[in-house]
Amino acid sequence: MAVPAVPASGATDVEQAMFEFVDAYNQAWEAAASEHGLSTAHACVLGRVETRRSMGELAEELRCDASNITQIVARLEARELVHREPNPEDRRSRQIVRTPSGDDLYGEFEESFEFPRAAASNLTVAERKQFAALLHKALRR
Amino acid sequence: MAVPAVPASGATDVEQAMFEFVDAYNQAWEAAASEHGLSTAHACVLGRVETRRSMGELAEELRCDASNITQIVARLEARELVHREPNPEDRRSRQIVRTPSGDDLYGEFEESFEFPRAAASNLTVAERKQFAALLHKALRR
DNA sequence: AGCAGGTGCTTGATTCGCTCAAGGGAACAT
DNA sequence: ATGTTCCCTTGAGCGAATCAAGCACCTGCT
Repeated sequence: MAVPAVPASGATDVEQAMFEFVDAYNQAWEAAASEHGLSTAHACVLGRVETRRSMGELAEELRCDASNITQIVARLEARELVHREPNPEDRRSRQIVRTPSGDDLYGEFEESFEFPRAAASNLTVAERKQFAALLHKALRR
Repeated sequence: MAVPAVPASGATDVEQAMFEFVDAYNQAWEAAASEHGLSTAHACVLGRVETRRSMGELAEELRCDASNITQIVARLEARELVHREPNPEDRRSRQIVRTPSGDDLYGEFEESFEFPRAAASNLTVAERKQFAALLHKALRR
């Protein structure tokens, strides 16, 4: 159910454009993940463990329950994409790292997720700068 | 697991900015839905049935299996947010419509989904026009 | 040292979202 | 009317998510 929200009846042009852009981004991201046999959850986790991370850190960054991470990491580990190491400083904690084959798979995934590169390449250098500035400014609260 | 992709190591500024914007949009959308007791799937469907739609149309628009829609509509119907009517022109088909209380709930949801309005209001009128144009241009393929 | 309480993770139960396979009933084409 | 196609539903099964409970370990206090 990739489609977030149909734009409100009274939506302005910009709002409509934001929606379309976000939807396209989401769709492209999901498609790239599934092309590599990754669920969105797996791709999220795999992306974060490029540098060593604990379960708790993952749970916090991905805004979900720790037990959810346990489950996902277990599946990634079963596929040998990820490795769970003891933390010598705190024996309750586990450090998650990508295995070489996890690195490879994630690399391929990133490469096939062309959307951001393609979007940027549709713009001139000056426009890219502008676009980045506007994206940031729109976020400011 | 709202967080789509951590930006690639070699990501440029624009790409990073796109990611942040999309992430914020997604997060805001999910939060607004959950504030109103809606899952993302329910919010998607509820949003589309402002105008009468068949199950098949919903499945196509939301890019998922028809049986998934059956299930979701059943839950929405149990909450009386939606109503399933026979289609006089084709008795195999069902027409889905929001009930008045479905209209109310969706209205409140849309109101609480401030993100696009807030984003627009961070920009001047000229910037909004520019932003919309860039969003579109970035999507062109 | 010893205990109380907090932390980090796992397990189990449960729900929802999603897909696939199978099937029923209705439309349609010949 | 008969066979095919179409729309939807049902059932089975898995992944994702949450919550409640529990275990192992750390920390702070006395």
